[in-house]
Amino acid sequence: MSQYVAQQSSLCQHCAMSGMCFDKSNTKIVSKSRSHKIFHKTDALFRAGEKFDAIYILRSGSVKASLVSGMGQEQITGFYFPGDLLGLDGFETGEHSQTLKFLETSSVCRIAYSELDAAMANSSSIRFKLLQGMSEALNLDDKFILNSHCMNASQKFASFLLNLSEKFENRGLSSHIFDLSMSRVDIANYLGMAVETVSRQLTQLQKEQTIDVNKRRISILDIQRLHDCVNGDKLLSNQFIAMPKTRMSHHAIASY
Amino acid sequence: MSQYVAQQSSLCQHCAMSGMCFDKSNTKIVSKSRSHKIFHKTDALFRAGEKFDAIYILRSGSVKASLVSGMGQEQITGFYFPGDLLGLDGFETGEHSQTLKFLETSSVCRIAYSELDAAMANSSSIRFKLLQGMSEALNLDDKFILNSHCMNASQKFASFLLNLSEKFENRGLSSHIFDLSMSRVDIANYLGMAVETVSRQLTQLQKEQTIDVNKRRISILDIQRLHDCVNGDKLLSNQFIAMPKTRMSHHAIASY
DNA sequence: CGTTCATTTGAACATGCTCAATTCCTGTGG
DNA sequence: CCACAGGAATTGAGCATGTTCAAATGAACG
Repeated sequence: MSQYVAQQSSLCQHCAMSGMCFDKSNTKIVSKSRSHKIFHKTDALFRAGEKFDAIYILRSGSVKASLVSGMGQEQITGFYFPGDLLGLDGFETGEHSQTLKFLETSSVCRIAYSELDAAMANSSSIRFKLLQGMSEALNLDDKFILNSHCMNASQKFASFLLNLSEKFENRGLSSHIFDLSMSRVDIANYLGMAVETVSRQLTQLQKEQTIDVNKRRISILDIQRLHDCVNGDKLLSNQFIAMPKTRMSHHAIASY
Repeated sequence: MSQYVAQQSSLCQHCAMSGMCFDKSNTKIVSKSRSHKIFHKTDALFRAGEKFDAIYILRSGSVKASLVSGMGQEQITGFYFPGDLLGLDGFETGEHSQTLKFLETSSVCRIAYSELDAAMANSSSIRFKLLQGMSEALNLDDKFILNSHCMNASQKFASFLLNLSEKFENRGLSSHIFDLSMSRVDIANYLGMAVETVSRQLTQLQKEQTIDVNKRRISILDIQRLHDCVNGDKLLSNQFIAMPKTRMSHHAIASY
């Protein structure tokens, strides 16, 4: 029996849907083999408008999800990492509304909708896991909207780095040294700012010795400083200072 | 039997989960009675941090959903209208992450999670409807992020009005005359701009005879004009004019 | 009525965008 | 291996949008 355990690849350890592949005791593979597939940088898992018939779990690598506006503007709505669920946008209309492009060589695990539906019929925990995954995606989006509206450029950028750091840590990777799989343009697009602004944030943080930047490799030197940035303490001591009447604006805090 | 049909209140006609209350033929109530409840303006359906044990369907009235940032900033993430699913944020952690406040006297239909789970176990169509509802919420958020990042103030505001108009139309109400149940401050917060900017957008559109504003009552006089605004044609004729190299920015178009 | 809150309006200023030019990589082919 | 081309990233300077601040007006409610 132990050889079956071995088949629970390390790639599966953070999978949201591991319950579909392993029984509760996690000692045995219970269901059909999943269909795994490798993709390369710039490949698309699917594009907006394509038929939806499966969800996917990212096993390795990274992906960006994007939308195009009526005017042809692309907007990146998220970056995804191993263990994340992909394709949840497709349930609404039966067509995907997003386009998912790989940022590096990656592998995904495909779960056909028919298979998913059958699993949901049988297992309350599978039902819950999927709802949980979708709820998480929803809450992430909402937090992102909050940040988009309440933060200025440096706050948003610091928040972005900390989010990445946390994601890597949760996946057992280094939280303070990591490579960005996305370009500066992608980051700018995602955060809703100009590329030039992203670049300036990087150089600024490097000058301050908060991070070290080498090409796409980021080393976080002072994580507390990043947290302070998020809170808007660009130049303040760590002492509490009475805030001005807090309006909704991005600039309320930055004006110090 | 016809008296049972009568119990399918007109409030239920747009309900996303109507499948839980009526069988396929829609001629007979099949399940336990739902628990309906009336709320008043400023009441909260639930607050961030409260235990999640049910989802809700708005039967009448309107609600705003909001999040609070670490710094106490409130961010409205959405407005909801009859037929909309509420409480989907709670699956992630078992606690609500949002706060839902009523904007006017409203009624909701409560579906306990246990009941929902049982219904999902039995019915593929219920499973699908719920996933569809969550997927729709997700896509809405993503489109909103796109708009937030790609549009300037007047585009965002015109888009907001058109979205409302469409929502009212889908619910059988007038698409060109309606009352805003939310304050200017709420609108500003939602759209990520200052109240003053919202006010200026309103007066601007009124001056142009695009809409008529009377307190919270909006009359859309020229809906095509609003669509044009969304597309950034603030001052242009309807002829196509070569756009400048389209960068991501809000101001790319507005600079005409 | 008078207090309070919501909304509007005006004027100045700041953040972050646009534009333009340069530097730095990467990969490709001679 | 080096030169070159094309893309990615950086840097500087001016400017526009939309915010901030201040004040006035209007509506609502006791």
